[in-house]
Amino acid sequence: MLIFYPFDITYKIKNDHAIIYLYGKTADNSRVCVTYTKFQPYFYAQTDASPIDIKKIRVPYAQGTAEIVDIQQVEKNFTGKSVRLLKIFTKLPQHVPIIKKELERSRTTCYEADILFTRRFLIDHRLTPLSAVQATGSFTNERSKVPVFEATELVSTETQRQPESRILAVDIETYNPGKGMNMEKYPIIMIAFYGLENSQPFKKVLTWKKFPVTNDYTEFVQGEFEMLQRFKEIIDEYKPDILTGYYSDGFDLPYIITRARKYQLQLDISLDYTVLDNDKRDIKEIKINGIVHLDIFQFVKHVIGRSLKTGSFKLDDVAAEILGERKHVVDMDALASVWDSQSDALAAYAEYNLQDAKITFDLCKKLLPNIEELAKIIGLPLFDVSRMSFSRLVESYIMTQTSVHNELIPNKPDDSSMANHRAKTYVGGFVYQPTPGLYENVAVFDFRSLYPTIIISHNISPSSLRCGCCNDVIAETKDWFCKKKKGFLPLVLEDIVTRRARIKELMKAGSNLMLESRSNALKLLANSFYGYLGFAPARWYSFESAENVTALGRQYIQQVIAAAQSSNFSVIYSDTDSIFMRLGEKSTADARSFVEKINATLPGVMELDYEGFYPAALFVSAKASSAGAKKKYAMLNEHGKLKIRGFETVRRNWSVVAKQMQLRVLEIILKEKDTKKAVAYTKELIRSIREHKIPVEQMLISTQLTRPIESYGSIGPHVAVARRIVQRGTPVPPGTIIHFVVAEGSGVVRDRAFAPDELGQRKYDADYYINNQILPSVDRILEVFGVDIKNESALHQQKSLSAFFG
DNA sequence: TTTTTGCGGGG
DNA sequence: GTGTACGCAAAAA
Repeated sequence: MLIFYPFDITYKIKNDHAIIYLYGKTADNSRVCVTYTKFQPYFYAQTDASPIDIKKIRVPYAQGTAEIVDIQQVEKNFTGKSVRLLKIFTKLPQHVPIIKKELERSRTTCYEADILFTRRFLIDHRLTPLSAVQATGSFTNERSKVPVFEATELVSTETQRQPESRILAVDIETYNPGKGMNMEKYPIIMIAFYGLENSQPFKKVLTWKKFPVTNDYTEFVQGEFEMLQRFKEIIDEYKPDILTGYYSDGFDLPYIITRARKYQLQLDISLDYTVLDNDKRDIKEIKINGIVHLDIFQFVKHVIGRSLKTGSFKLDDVAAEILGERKHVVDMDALASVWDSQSDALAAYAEYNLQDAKITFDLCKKLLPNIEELAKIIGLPLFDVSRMSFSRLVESYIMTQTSVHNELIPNKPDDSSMANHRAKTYVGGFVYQPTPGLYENVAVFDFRSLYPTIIISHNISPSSLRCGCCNDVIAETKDWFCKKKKGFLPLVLEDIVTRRARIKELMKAGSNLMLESRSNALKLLANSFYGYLGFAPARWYSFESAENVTALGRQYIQQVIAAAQSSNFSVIYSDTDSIFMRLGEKSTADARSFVEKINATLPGVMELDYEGFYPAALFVSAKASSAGAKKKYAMLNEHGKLKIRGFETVRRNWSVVAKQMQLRVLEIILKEKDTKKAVAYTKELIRSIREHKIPVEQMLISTQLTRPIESYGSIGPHVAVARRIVQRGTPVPPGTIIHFVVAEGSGVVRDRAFAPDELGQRKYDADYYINNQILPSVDRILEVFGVDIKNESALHQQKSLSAFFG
């Protein structure tokens, strides 16, 4: 008997039979491989044909003949109804699509024929990666880098202490003269590793030219071939559970594989000696049997990217935000020539290489708890969850729950259904447009998890839609959902919410990283549910469900608005799930009791939260309209902090002086409620700019080049500056941020834009900055108070601020 | 204007 | 591996 924690799974065909291979660790931290031979591939068919006739089907194909080994009759739930199906077992996994295609030639619909064999195994045996599994059986002498245990029985068991994973990060530097990459032509010149060995950092940089170093981690080898051999050895010796890289699916590992093939070097780092091979598809995923290859870039892009402030997923930007640590700065364009001249400067590149491996390691370590908890909840290996988008994570979770509820998994929509799904649109959240103005004593309410709670409380799902037993019609859509029998999807979502509530309770008693990560993973799944229903390629796509979720959302928010108004609160603004209202004569206690009153009327788990009280709030008008702008406001909370949404204060392509000024004007208005002071401040700043008293650093405007410099048709100021930088011999690749100042003179702006070091004795163009940076950043704010800052003569006509408080 | 292509990440 | 991203911006039609 053996208890182990699986983290990787694959299967192999031996003697015309599929064998499952589970790789994992035992509680005492040793690596093990557990095999299982008794799992048979299958799918479902809905057909009038007799099982006896079907069982005779034989389909020859390139590698043999596809055969059916057994057929069972089963019943499953499908969109609220019970359906009779044949469960068809085939000899090998690859026979499933072949037999399925044959059956579909004769009025037969097949289901679950595209569920991968290893996933099917995990779902059916209720085995969860990283959770303890008890195996009965014995060790064999199969050739492998870790002991192989052949199991006759596998049962998931009470989780003990999950062993910690050994992580090794890898990063390569390549010889790359000119532009573009060429893996076939140019060699790898350095490979860096970063790990942890007995709580000490494990550092190593391999390279094949000698240069003086002051560190002990650089190892010099004969040439690229020897370096690749050492790469293999180091991985075999370090014995990582997780091999991590940044874009290693698309760059580092394909590069290493391509170079190894050139030397006919067998890259057999897999625990079963399988030689690594390039993925030939568009979507590269490099799998190493027995070692989890985690490409951190994939997880960042698919899962946490949306919650990051940085729009760029470059290693430098992501590490800066998540770790507060950056890449080293070296001139990458010069690497090839430095390498050719064997310069001492190569030492700096070795340090750069190691730093990349280090921050990749740190990112992996930091994000691993989140990936592990997702893997445990969804029941898929780390390799898979780390590469999945939100919708696929939700879908995989729902798929694991089908076996609990005896539900049949719907097929993926075909191309034409998907096109139909995409073509249909429905109305989104309700927005109550604000009237521009400064408001005092504002209370903000919001619905806690509005869409998930609507789905649960109203039983929104395809199987409960327009049932035969109920008739509680949703006013706007004339649809209804069953009140008696809970649908499969709302049950699954309710379970997620309940599990998260339990974890929140545990966290009150004592929080830890695992509970936090688990709570985050469940929150992510719950919040993705509504989006999944309206996602065109979703198996459980349901236009009516998605449409009715937003319809009910609008209905509830409008009910709250109406109730607030009849209780003499005046509503200022509302967007989808939040309501902003002026207290007027009422107190915050009145606001809280209003929330209680509303909650007494809400069904199921729906709940309105009292989000907070704000002594002052400013709403400005939208461009070219007197109506208030959506999602653009500034508020002052009770602790004197500003909450700013939608203003330009954070945008890069505004000068520091304009951003600071906008922030200061908002502060004066919200904290001191003194429009005259704000106007005076603005005029004073304009005067300082006119007199060139503001340092030029504050005048820098930063714009990112999004394309190669040659490809720009219209030459903006940043392009003009970039062109001159190129002329001086420094390449300016796409993504470079160009800083420039607009100087005095005649002609178009682009002829007067200069990089800071080109500026010399030139002065910045005060009028340009006043008209294009200062005034646009404050005129919409001051306009609220009747101040036309663009027309100075109008400054005398300003109303007193008190006129704006009711 | 609509449709098609190509990029991101990596050196 | 019982499979074939995705969402957007720029270029082309």
